[in-house]
Amino acid sequence: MNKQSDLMEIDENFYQNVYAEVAKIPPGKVASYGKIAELAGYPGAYREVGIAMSQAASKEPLPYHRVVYKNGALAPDYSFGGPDRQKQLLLEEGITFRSNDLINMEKHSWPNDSDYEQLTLFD
DNA sequence: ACGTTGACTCCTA
DNA sequence: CTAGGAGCCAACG
Repeated sequence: MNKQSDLMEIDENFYQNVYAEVAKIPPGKVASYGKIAELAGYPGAYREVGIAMSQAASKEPLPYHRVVYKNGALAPDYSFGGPDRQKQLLLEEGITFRSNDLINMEKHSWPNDSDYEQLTLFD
């Protein structure tokens, strides 16, 4: 089927779903905490996503550096073992930043409208 | 079982 | 555009 298999059996764990969604973020793209929460089936639990990332940092090999604030800001300095570590990783993937260290979200946010393809054929 | 906590987000100044 | 404060929600003690 297509890509709307989210609404079923999300009853695994919140963290598992979050990790699964984070793993889907392609290189050179980023997703916000809120978007991940939404995709994981828990819209509104964006703060938990942040916690899930901090937990994952020490146990799961996920591209959690691709999860950023909705406004394009990066995670706090005390994470990633250094203030510029995350930025460096993203730069190497081709992510472009604006003047104040904010990611150009219009360009790199994921998923994008074209990623979804609409399957709303009510005609 | 209730209160605290936190890699968030939104709204207002 | 930056800064501060309230609101949110699941995990933990």
